[in-house]
Amino acid sequence: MIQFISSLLGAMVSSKKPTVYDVAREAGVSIASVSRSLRKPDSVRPATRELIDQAIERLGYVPSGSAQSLAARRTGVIGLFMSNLDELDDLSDFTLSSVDEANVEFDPPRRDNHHNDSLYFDQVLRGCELETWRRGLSLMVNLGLNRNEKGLTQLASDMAGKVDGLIVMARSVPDSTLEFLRRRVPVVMVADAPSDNESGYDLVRVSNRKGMRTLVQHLIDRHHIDDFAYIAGPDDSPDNHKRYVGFCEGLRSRNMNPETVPIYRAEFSWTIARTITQDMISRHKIPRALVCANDQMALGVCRALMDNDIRIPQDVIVTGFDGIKESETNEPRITTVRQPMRNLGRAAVSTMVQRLENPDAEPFSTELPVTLLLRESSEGRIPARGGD
Amino acid sequence: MIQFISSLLGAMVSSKKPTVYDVAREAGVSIASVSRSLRKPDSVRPATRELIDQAIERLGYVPSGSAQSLAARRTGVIGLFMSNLDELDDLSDFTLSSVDEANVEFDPPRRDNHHNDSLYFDQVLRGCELETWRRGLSLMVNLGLNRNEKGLTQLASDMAGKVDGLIVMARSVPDSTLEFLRRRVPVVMVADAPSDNESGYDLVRVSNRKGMRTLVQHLIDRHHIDDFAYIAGPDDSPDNHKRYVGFCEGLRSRNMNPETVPIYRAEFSWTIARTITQDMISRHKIPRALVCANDQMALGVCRALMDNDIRIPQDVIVTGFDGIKESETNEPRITTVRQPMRNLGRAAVSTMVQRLENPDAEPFSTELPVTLLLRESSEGRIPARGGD
DNA sequence: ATGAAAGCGCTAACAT
DNA sequence: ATGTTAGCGCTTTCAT
Repeated sequence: MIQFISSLLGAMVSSKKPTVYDVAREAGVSIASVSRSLRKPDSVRPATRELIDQAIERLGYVPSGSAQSLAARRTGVIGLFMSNLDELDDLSDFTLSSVDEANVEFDPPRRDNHHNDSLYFDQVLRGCELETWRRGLSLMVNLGLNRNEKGLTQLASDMAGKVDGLIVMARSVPDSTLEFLRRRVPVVMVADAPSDNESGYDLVRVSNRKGMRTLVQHLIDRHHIDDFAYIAGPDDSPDNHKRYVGFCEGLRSRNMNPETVPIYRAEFSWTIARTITQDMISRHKIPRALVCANDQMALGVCRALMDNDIRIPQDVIVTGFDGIKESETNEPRITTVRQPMRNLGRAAVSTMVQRLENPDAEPFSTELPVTLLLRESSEGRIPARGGD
Repeated sequence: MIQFISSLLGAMVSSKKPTVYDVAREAGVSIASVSRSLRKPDSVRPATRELIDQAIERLGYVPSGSAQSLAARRTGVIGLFMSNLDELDDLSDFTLSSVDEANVEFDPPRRDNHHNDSLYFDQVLRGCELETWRRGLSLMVNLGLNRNEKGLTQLASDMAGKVDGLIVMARSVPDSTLEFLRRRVPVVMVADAPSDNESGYDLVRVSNRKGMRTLVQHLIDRHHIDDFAYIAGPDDSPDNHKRYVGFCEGLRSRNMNPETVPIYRAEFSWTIARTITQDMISRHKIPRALVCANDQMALGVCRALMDNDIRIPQDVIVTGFDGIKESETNEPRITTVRQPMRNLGRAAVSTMVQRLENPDAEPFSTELPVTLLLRESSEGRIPARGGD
């Protein structure tokens, strides 16, 4: 009892963290037994284990991750790297401060606030976290807030030293950096690999192409549309490109000629899409269906149409792509193709785990199915369901 | 040259990762010089550094984080722990699969989909990431998807072994676990500490109280409101409580008696708030201003009012709290108190860094100012500004 | 079932 | 300025 108290005090007073040695001494066993008791409890006699557990409890022992990783040659940590585009602000030095009153300000309406891929990242992150947790691993994130390439590379290799594998969001890191990282840890790409196809990277993505194809086929088969226009995103976006390919496939599969469909470029931008649509209206060039390469643009299109009292979908059908929140809160709600972003994350981690277990396997490549969500912007009124 | 090629091949063929020893040999120096060259480049002669850098480049050397951490007794990693409430679903085993077509489904409107604190978490996370990056640290996240206490504790101490300090979201971990963790690593609490006040935890929070007080004062001073009702959240929420305290303070500061203001409990729920409001309307008990303890409830209130053709704010003023996205997209937009969630994260990291640098300092406690956003639900029409 | 001992890859005195 | 060496706290043979 005396011993108990003194050791307890000792542990609490000394700011030093207890180690296996301390536990071993306290329990009267060797460090090997302590280690074993933790790793494979069945390999020690129950009585011994009991002794050890008590010592651990008494000392408040927590194993050192670094030491474990070093000895076991694995960290149990997976790195997630995604660059975040809209962080160009407030990199100022942050100082802690307090004021007594709340700030007050008038908050006038804005209309240019239509960029939001943070939700995309957020969902992928959550998926990674979920799967990582299910498998007893940890997740280290890096939103890649850095700008210059040199810094990014530094950052990335820093991380590479701390994890068993790196999950990298497409185009958040220069290809050269990827090639470098890859020499040290397995890399799983999300959404896209360098040079678009197999450079031997493990890859998890979503079928942009099939999604758009299915959408177009639906429009033709159910709504007998034969008068399309396509609102495209930026030329350098692989997603944009694949969606367009899917669009063409859909048309061709129904014996229609993609060449005859006008394409407008709106750079994934709400504002541009709106302007373009306004322009179409002025010039009486409005088609029966406006297929947009993403939701933001579809929302901009809707705005322009509604401002001109053009009815959706009675006069014009509008469709988007991605399934962002706003596509659901908009009036009317936008028919769109939902990407399983959460599952993208889960799949990425799963892939990484497989890779880790099987370092020499052929490159893994997974394509997750998307879901076409039929909503009012194409179908008209849909009866509600669900609580309320 | 021959040597160059052979060593390059050697490095690429052997799947083993190069270590300091390899670099030292390759560069013809000692491991100490390698280490120095990396840590404090000025402490080695430029020529030597050059030699080493080349060797590193050739070998594709990346330092082992585990070894560094073990030797240096610090990991350079900060842990972020926040439990995520709405993850009760899809914990199923995730299997990689592919299908050829996109799924298609009708997506009927829902109205019960008004919970969303994930944005809250998301912003705090981003703040942490930002600050953590600025300081050259890494961030390990744990969304605490686990449910049972035992598992949570296990999870948490796992993490504790891998980080220099732990940032914990209020109430995402049982108090007992906190006390345990604390014995091993510094803990910074976000939003609230156990037993509400100083148990000696470092603390970063937001001034709920002042925010609500300022809001009420504004309503009285500018809109001459003397007929309030208060829609409260759950009794066990510290935030809810503090907001109510602020509400009372605001009234008293203008010589009004909080006792005379009816309180309705709506559990932070959109649906309940709406029902309650509907009820008020039926019974002709509608006050001049409805102050809600959060935005969700304010949105529910708005719905009920509008369904009954009651004008906002001409007939009834409605206010929320938090500044969630929906408060801005709603029609009318909701006057609310915005919490600086992003800065909460930054402040948490800053606090942690200070703590790490100064282990024996008194507990740090920071209260971040909030901002009262005046919008249409209280002010009526506000001229727009900004692009479009 | 348990213990002894040899690393794991690095940092940080301490020498030189 | 550079090299030598002793750990850091654990895992993992290899004995016993």
